[in-house]
Amino acid sequence: MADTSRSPQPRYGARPTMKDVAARAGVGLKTVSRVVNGEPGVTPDTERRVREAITGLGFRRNDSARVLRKGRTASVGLVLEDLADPFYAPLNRAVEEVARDHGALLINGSSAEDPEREQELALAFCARRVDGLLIIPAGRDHRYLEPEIAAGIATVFVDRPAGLIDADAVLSDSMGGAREGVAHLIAHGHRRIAFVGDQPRIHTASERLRGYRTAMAEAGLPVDESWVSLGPTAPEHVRAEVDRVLSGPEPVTAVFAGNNRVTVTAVRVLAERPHPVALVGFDDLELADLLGITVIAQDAARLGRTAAEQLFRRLEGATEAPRQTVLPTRLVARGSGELPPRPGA
Amino acid sequence: MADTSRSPQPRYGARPTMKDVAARAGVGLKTVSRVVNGEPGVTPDTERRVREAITGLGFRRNDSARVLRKGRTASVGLVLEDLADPFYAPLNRAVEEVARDHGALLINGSSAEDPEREQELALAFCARRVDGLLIIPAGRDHRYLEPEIAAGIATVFVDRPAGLIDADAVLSDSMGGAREGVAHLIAHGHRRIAFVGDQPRIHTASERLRGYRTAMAEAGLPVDESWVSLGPTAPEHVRAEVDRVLSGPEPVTAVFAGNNRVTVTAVRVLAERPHPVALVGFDDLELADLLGITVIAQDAARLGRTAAEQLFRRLEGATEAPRQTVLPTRLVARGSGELPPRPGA
DNA sequence: TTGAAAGCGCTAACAA
DNA sequence: TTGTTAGCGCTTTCAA
Repeated sequence: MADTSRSPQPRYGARPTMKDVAARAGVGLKTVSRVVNGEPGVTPDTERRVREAITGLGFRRNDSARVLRKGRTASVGLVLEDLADPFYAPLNRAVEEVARDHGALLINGSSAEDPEREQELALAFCARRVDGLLIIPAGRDHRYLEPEIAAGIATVFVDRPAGLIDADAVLSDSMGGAREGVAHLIAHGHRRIAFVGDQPRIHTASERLRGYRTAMAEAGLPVDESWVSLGPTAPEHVRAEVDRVLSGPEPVTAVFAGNNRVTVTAVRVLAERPHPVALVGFDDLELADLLGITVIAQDAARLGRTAAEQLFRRLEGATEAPRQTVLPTRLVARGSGELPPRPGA
Repeated sequence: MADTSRSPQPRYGARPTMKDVAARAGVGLKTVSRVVNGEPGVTPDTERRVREAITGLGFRRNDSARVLRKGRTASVGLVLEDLADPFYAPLNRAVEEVARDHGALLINGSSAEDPEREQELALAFCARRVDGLLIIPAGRDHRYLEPEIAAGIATVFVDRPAGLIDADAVLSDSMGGAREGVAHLIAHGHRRIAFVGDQPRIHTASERLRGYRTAMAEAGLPVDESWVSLGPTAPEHVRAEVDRVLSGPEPVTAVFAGNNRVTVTAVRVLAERPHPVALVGFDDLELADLLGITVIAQDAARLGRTAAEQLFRRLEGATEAPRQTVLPTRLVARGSGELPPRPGA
C-alpha cells in the first residue's frame, strides 16, 4: 500500500480545506486565503506553489464558512406563486439576471398561493441569511417579517403589495389595465360584460375587478352581480363559470378574463360556442397573436427587473421611506376584443 | 435614555444569536439549541422561558453556521438553460416539489446555453456546498465536476447527458420522438420534409436530427441537405431558414421543428404562407390544441421529477453504477401534421 | 511579504 | 435535565 501521508490526496466525502492546502504548499493558512481571494501581497512564486496545491487537492473554498464569517451571503430569495406559470417564469429570469449582475445567487420557491407556504419559504430563506428577499405575496399579513427586516434583510414585494407592514413594492397597474380593457369592450358596443377572475383575497384580482366596475360605472352601465365571478382558476371551475355567464335569458356578450389562466380556459370555452363572444384577457400569452386574442399586457420581466434593482439599491444602502412603484399596462388589440355584440343580443 | 442593558433588544443589523437567547432566558447555550431543534430533554418550564426569549429578541437560527457544523446544507442546485423557457419552467417546478418533499431548498440559475456560464453556476453551487446538483448541460465537457463528485456532491444530468464523465442522466427519447414525428409526415404523403433545429452541439438537437434521418431512410426517401437547418433558435434566424426551405424550385411540403422555440416561429411563418404547409413540432405548446399544431410532446415535469428523485436516492446512499433513464415521448395529432402535400407539389 | 490567533454561530461530545 | 468545551472552515486583526 502506497504511503500517501506526505502529500494528502482528496478522499471521498472529505473535502480539503485551506489548512490542507497550506500544509501541502508549505505556507500559512492566511497566504492560501490571500491567493484564493486574489488579495495582494503574495509573491508570484508563493502564489504558484499555492495554486499547485489547490489543483492537486481539488480544493474549492467553502462559502458556508465564508458567509458565517463575513455576514453577507451574496444571495437573494424569491418567493413566487408558481415557478412554472408562464407569467412568473420571465419575472424569475429577470430577477436572476439582476442578481447575477450583482454577483448574487438566487434561491427561489413556489408558494402555490398558500400564505403558510409563503411564510415558510420566506423564513427559510431568512434562516439561510439571504441578503434580500423578493416576495410575490400569497398572504395578507406580513408582520412575520418585521424581525427579519429590522435585522437588515432588505425586502421588496412584487406584483402585489405587502399586508400590514410598510415595505417597498413594485406593481402593475391592475386597476387601470382592467379599466382600459373593459372600456375597450364597451367602445365596441358591449353593455353586458362578464368579469371572471381569481380569488378576491388576491390583491391583483380585486384591483382588476375594481377596474371593471370603474369602467362600467364611467359608461353608466349597470353591473348584474351574476356577471362577476371570482374564484379558483382551475380549468374546470373557470369553464363552469364562463358557461354560466353565457347562459340564461340575458347572457353577456363579452368576457373580461382576470389573468392568464382564466384567459386560456376562456379561449377554449368560447371556441366551442356556436356564436362568437368578445374577449379581453389580462396578461399576454404565447401565440395569442395567432389566435387573435386581445389582451392587457403586463411586462413581467420588467416587473422582476425593477423590483430586483430596487432590492439591490437597498442593499447598497438606500434608506428612503418604502416606495411603491406602479408600472403601466398596455392594450394589445388582436381581434377578440373588437368583435361586436351579436345582432339582437 | 432608557437602560436596556439588562434585557438586550434587537438592534438594527445585529441579529441575536443563541448565546443572546441563552443569556436572556438564563439558561445554557445548548438548552437553547435543544429547544430550537426540538430535541428532547428540556422541561416544559425551561422550554417556555427559552421560547419567550426567542420571541422577545426576534431570534432566528443562523443556518449558515448550522451548515458549517453539520456538513449538509439541505439544498440542491439546478442549472438549466433558461428559467423563463416554457419547456424548462415546469421542469424547474417539478424539481422544486421533490426538493421540498425532502426538506431541501432549491438554488437555480440559467446557463443561457453558454458552457462557461454553466460551469460558473455549477461551481458556485458547489462552493455553497449544495448536497446535490441537477444540470441541464450547455457544454460537452464536464470533467470540471470530477473533484466535486469525488467529494460527494451527488450529480444528475437532465434532458442531455454528461460529456466525458460517467454520471446519472434522465433524458427524453429525442431520437425516437423525432423519428415518429417524421414518419407521421411521411405517412401523410410527404416526401420532401425539412428539419429545422437547434445548434448541433446540443445533444437533443443532434439526436432529433438523427431521428429525422432515420425515418427518411426507413421510408427510402433521399434527404437533400438544403432541407436541414441547424442553428440558433432566435426568431429572425428561424424565420429566414423556414422561408429558405420553402423556396426554390423544389420546396419542401412539410416542416419538422426541432424544439418549442422553432415551432413557435415556424407556426408564425407558415401562417403567412399562401398555401398550407404541414408541420410537426418537438415539444408541446400552450394553446397548441386551439391552433391545431401536431407535436411530439415530452413530459418536462416528469423529466424534472425523475431526475430529482434519482438525485435524492443518491443522497440517501444509493451507490449503483451511474444509470441513464430515457422517458418516452408522445405524438399528439391536432391537424397541422396531417395536412397532405399540396397537389402537384 | 507572511503567519498566528481569535472568533463568526452553531452542533457534537462529553461532563455534571 | 442541563451546561461546558471544542471545533466546523473561513476572514479579520495584528504582529513578525
